[in-house]
Amino acid sequence: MGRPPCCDKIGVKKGPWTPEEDIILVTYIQEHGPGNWRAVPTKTGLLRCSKSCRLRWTNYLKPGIKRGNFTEQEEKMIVHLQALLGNRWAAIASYLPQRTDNDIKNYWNTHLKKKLKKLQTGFEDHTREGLSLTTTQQSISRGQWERTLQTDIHMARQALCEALSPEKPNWLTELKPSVGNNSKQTPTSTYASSTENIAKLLKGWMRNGSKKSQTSSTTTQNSLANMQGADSASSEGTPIKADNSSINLSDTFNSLFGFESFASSNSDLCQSMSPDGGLFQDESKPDCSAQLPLSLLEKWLLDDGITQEGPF
DNA sequence: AAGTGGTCCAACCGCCAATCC
DNA sequence: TGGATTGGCGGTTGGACCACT
Repeated sequence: MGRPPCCDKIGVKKGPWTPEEDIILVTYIQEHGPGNWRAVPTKTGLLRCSKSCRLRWTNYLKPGIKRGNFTEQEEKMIVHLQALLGNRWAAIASYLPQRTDNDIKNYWNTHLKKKLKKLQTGFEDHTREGLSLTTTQQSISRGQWERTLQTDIHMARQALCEALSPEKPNWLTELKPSVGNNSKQTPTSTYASSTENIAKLLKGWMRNGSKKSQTSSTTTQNSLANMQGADSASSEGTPIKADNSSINLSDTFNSLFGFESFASSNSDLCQSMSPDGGLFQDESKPDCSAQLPLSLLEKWLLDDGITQEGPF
């Protein structure tokens, strides 16, 4: 006999969420806070499984989520962290507080894997061409590569030591709050900020209601996708004034989540993070098939060292 | 304009660990 | 203490969208 389903499958709705459902969920969480997901479907009347509710909240409705348009910086951080941590998306996401693990995972699977594969192909071609090199040249470049690798491993270890040390650097304590405790945010920030999300939701919904929504199954995806521009504007520090909400909590939101300041701390983090070392060696199982020769990755990642000097 | 194949992403599934009782 | 329940995570999938023919 198998494990019982997490929720009663009969009468449980599946598939894309409608704006109505989103609003119900956000309203509920606004009042009660995230957590106790089991109770959410019964308390709200949503015909959704508790898991689905939690997922919808954490991946989509939770305040402060930035969607789409990964910056080059974020991209490189993901590659870096993936090399360090493997496919531990939740852990990786904790270093990119505006991104969800699902988002990062998707981005990795759709964009970065391909990108790295491309790079790898390029590398292989390059190596084939390099067959004509003299052995001296080869040994020199390999020596350089090994030195770089050693340095990287050393830096990675150092970063790990710093991270694990009781006197963590500030950026760590600032950036790490979301590891595995998504539901443990301070109630004030979470609930207050979700007002903005629902306001955005409503705004987008109203704006797009006539455009594409024909059936009751119209999803929020459309409206939210349309809000992308506004959303990104918001995350850039230009708060959206909600049409349908008398409460404007954008400022609170920004100050509470400090995304603008994250931008700078993020670059600190990048500098602190060392490249592809053997961090978490004992527990991480990096996707080796997706790994590239370090030198190539390094080139791509560390090229950024030049551009990184500027603002995030 | 219609068909087709590829891409992207939200959501689902199943497993596991933590927590509850 | 141990079984039941819940929450979290990573892998996978389905379908909408887009580009190309």
